[in-house]
Amino acid sequence: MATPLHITISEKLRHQIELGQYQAGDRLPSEHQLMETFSVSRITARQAVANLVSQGLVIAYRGKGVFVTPQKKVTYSLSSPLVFLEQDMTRQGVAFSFENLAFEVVPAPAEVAAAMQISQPSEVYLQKKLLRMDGAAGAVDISYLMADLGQRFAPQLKYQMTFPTLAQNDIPIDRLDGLIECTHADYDLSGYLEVPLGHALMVYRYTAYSSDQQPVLHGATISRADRFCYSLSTRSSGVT
Amino acid sequence: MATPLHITISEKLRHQIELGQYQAGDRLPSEHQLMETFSVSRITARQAVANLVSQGLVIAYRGKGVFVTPQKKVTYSLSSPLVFLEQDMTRQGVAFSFENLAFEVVPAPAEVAAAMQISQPSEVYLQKKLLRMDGAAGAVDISYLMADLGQRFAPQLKYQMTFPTLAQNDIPIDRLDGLIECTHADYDLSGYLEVPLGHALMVYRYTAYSSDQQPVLHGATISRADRFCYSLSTRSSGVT
DNA sequence: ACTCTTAACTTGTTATAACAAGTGAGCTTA
DNA sequence: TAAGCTCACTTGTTATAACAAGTTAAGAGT
Repeated sequence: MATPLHITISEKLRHQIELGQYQAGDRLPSEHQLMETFSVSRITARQAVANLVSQGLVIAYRGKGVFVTPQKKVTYSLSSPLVFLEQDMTRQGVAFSFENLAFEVVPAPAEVAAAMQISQPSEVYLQKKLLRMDGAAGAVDISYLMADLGQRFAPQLKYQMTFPTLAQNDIPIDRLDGLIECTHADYDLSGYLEVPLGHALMVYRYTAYSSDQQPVLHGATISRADRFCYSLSTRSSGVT
Repeated sequence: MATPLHITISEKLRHQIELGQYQAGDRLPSEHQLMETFSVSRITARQAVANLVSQGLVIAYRGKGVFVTPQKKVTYSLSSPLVFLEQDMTRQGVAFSFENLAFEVVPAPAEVAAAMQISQPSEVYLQKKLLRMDGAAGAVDISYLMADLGQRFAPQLKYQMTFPTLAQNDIPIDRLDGLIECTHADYDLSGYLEVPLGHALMVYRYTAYSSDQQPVLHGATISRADRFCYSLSTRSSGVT
């Protein structure tokens, strides 16, 4: 099995929580019970629970157990085919924020490489974010980011994008806070894909320039939301 | 020892990083080296590194090692004795965001209980946040929050506070996104303390009311920033 | 009835051990 | 010289074990 056991277990638990099998305030099975249920060691069971804790789905109390945190459903309508999730939600009175769950370098999955039109095998950044709406864990966003991997470290910076295809006036916005820094980036919505289970997949390519007009990034980003707790409008929609 | 070993080790490493002993891009000692240096098992060494990873200070690459992420110094001036950090920074063109690192229930430390004027022993919420400025990990904020602990679970919501002591017009702002929900909260700056090493400690008390005018929280919050990467102005200053 | 103690159960910490998987330097081989 | 392989080193995963520390309920004692 390529995927670690603790991932498999935490995903099963996460699924059960989403199905309502465990509701807010309910106690999850104890580590000992998980050990027997999945026939794993306590370390693996602990790691599975830790995954859920880091995602804000549960809180662990020593001596008592692990309990499901309250989730919140947010109804939200999109203002444009492009998803300015944070701006739109804020404008509609929903407090939007996100937390970085993981940022790593991984080999590009086939579908990602195809969407990005890059040669396989190649490496991409993988960023997982926990989206919060009104403070409640709303969705886990998974973004693949193609970038120059010559420099080894994640540039924890910012960038501004403009959207020439959208309007007569380019719309500069701050996006993907904490990922890439540059003063300008050409934006091109190269594709939009639907994936199973109502998940949305958005692809866009861009070129980013540094402050001295040097192109520093020829890249593409593909985003997909895993756990939708907000409803999408009738127009075309992506995420993040 | 009350504090776990892995905390002690990760704090030492964090200190060394802040001193510049390990700079951006540098490789941290390997797990094996940490084992020998601190005479601990690999689990403890791993846990110490994991703490730093979750704080965004380092990134681990399998087969290569653990590397320090680039940090960013931000110069920032406060607009008022109260610290509307997010608003002020945003206004000055600094992208401000934070990530929740931990949210737990702990017994109130003596200084916290004293500042909050609550009877000891008592429990308080402890929230640790990673503050990001322009996406770079800027500071770790530690907040103690006194609240009604009858309900066991962290209410991951939002609230609005007004500041009657500040101006003729109450200033409603969204603060502590993701912590408490209510429509109104009386605010009272009950004290301001300086702590060693240039760290700021701010205490305030408030009463929060739910939408049906029921008081749901009689509490106090004490905040302290651990890692200052931004400079404070000459006026009195707190954080978060 | 009430208080205290105990026992069972929970998560947190730590140790030892082994294997898997990815990286990179150095050596071997063609 | 250049390609390929091997080996040492790295982090990731998993198992077994033990103790610490906090919670809760049952039971003993007053």
